[in-house]
Amino acid sequence: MKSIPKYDFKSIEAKWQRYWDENSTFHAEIDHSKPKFYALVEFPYPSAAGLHVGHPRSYTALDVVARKRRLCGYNVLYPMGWDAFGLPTENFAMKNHIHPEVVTRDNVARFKSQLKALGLSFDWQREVNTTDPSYYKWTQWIFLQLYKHGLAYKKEMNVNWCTGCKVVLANEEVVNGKCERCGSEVVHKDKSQWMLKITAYADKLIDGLDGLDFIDRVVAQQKNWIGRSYGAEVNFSTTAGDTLTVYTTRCDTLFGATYMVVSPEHELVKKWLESGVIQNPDEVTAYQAEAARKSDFERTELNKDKTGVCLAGVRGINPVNEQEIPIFISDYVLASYGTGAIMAVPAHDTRDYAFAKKFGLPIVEVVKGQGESNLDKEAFTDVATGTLVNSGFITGLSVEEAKKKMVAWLTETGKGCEKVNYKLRDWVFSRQRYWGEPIPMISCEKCGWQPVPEDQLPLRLPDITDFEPGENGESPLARHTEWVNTTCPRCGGPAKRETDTMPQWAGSSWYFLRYMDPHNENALASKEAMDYWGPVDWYNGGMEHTTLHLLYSRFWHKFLYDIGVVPQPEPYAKRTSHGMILGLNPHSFVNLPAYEQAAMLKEYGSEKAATAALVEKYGEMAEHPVVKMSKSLGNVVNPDEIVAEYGADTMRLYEMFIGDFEKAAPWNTASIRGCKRFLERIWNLQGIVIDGDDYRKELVTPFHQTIKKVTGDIEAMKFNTAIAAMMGLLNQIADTGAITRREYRDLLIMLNPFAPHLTEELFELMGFESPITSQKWLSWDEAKCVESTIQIAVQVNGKVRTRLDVAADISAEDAIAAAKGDARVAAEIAGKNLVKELYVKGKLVNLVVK
RNA sequence: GCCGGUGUGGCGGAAUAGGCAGACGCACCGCACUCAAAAUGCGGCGGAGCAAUCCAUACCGGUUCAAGUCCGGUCACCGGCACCA
Repeated sequence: MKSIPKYDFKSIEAKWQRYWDENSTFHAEIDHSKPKFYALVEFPYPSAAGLHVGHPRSYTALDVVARKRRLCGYNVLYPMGWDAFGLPTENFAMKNHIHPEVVTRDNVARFKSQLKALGLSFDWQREVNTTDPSYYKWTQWIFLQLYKHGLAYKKEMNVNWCTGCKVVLANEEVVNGKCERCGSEVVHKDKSQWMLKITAYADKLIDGLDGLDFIDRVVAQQKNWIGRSYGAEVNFSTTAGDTLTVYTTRCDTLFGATYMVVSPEHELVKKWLESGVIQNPDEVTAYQAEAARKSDFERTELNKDKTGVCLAGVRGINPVNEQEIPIFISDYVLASYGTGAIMAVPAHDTRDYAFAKKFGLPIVEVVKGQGESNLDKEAFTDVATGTLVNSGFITGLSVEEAKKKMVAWLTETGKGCEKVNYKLRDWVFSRQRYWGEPIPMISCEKCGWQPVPEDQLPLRLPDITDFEPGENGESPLARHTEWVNTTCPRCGGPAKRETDTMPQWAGSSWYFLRYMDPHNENALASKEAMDYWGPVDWYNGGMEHTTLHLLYSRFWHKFLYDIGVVPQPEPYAKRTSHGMILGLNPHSFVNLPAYEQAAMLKEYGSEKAATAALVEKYGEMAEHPVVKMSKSLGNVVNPDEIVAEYGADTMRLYEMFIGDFEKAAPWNTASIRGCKRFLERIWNLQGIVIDGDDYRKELVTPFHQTIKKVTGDIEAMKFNTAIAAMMGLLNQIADTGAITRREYRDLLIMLNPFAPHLTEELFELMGFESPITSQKWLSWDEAKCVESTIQIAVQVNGKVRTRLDVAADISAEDAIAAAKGDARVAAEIAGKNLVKELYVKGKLVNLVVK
């Protein structure tokens, strides 16, 4: 055995990273001679905290796929960039008096060097940054197209208002009714906001999912979020003369409607208050005021206890039986869904039931189930088994039939129609913040809102130094009158710029298009580039982006498709998702040092009591041994330290080996050592290399099997088992005490996507055709994946009694005969009645006796 | 409440399509090497039993020659939505 130098990952990794940079190894250009493969991972928000060990899980996974696909002959585009606008940067800038642009530049530099240290095969020549004016020029351009097509509009909106920061918050910035940042109460306030009409695309966004290769949970969550429901609108006339239209999915229960409810904000209520038909206006306006003051949290948290006020002096008239029924206002009916008004059927809706019980309203049964139901206790809501009763012309029908007949009747009589509704709301697109794309609109007193002419884009952020939000929740830009005051593009008169900026979701809604042609000054990307590279073949990202980023970007892309800007209707052909990397909770009992555990057991008697004490001290979190990493728990793992101590290849391998890729997994620094050992053993194989252009006889099957396994597992994202298979192969090779050059070469190619630096170095050291990046991926021969002799199990009544070595192609008869010939088996079945004998090819023989 | 998912050794996790449960790794134990330790190599490692063998994939039941896997029910945990009519 030759003596070989130590595995010096530091110099090896630096060397190859430099080589890839200098040779632009991963730069992709349009090449029609090869099939293209566009792999995409979510670009990070470059925070001040730097890279988290969670980031590389997704990046390494698609890096493995990208590297393998390149060896398979694909022209691979694997880009990276920065989603750099956003509140944290602005807050950091305010606190430390550094311009957000500078903060962003520093953070990007740090992230970039951290990513480069991991040897990810990104095409850095296509790097994009959402805060770059040459990038946000096109974000603004897309906004203008949306505006010109009637999909962007300004509207007085009920928004979240933080009473502490005195600023408007996005829904995602409100956590349990409190401001995410300062913890103050969040209330509702009317404010004029730019909106994007994503609801116009609700159907397209649902229906478009059908042809896509998205994992099921993403599809389910998107559909759920859009929340399409099929029902009917029913027009109730009122004693005040107006028509009150309601939306219902249960028009079959119309005969059971015993009252109506409208939201406190409903415009008919305003009208009736003004005209004086309401006889208890004080009570009604008091309720309205209280509802407006309530936060979302209060509204939903108290949902068990229904409140409301009956409108005295006005009654609704049920169109099927001309019965007069009372009308209430209550905040359990939302202004923003359906028509903001409902017909209440307490017998068959749990919320209506609760309300009716509280206000002593009649409960009329119109659907009867087959089993027992008790309307004294609860509403009967089962649509599958119900039959209509007490319901005039639909009595006796099933719920489904009754719905159909009722819709027909409503349509015929003009008293209603079929109607589809969505939970999805239009997208509030304004932020009263500095660090975002300025919304390119100008307000003229004479001409109204006018778009900034496209040739004036990008509309740059003015260079200011004070980023505090204004008194009235206005953007900091509003104070900069020299920027705000401008001229109307239409009449040339004095006008003012919009001072709100776009939300962070804007820049990330189209970045994958920019990667295709990142330096284009005349279009967001050239037609040629989009024709060739689009759509993204494989997009991996976190589940937390399913309903916002993923939906928003599909919306923009579908819009761009409809106006002929992009050539494909969907942006992403395939979407997968990785599980989060978690940390150990230092406050959980099982993670305490042994001596502390012992002390606690002594003090509290049992683990359960000890945990209860820990919960008392640290909060509910103490019950969970594995939690999200957080600064406050001190369990954040810094990737830089891991790379410094173990090397990038080990880090990559561990990230892929840690567990099922789609599931969350706890980081365990101790386990990394196994991956390091594996790479060191690969390195040390140098000492036992022998000549040979083939696999040795006993390794033919293991090699073919492993190549097949690794190839399939990479595509199926089963990285952990791909690595396990290679570890198993290495164990088999090591058992022989030698490795042929051919075996070594192929082992390195297989391992290259996971450990690119080490394998490149060894390829060069061994004098193979370096670099690996110019080699071909391995193929396997199905016939050689099976050994000529195999071991089968022999069962008697399903229990294994012995194992036999037989020829792989043994016939069923011969296998069974061999099994019976075995002395132990023969003894077991002697004197018994043989009922059945089975041979499962390559697996086992089962003899059933009685 | 609704939708989706998960439950397998001390731990992370394997187990095409119903066919030998626990691959691969961590931790741990023993041995070798060493003055010693680390590193490395070899062996062991679900539970009970001297053993043959029996028990074991959250729990209860079913289908089957055969169930971690399929069916019915229960429990627990995770993620999303949540007064959406």
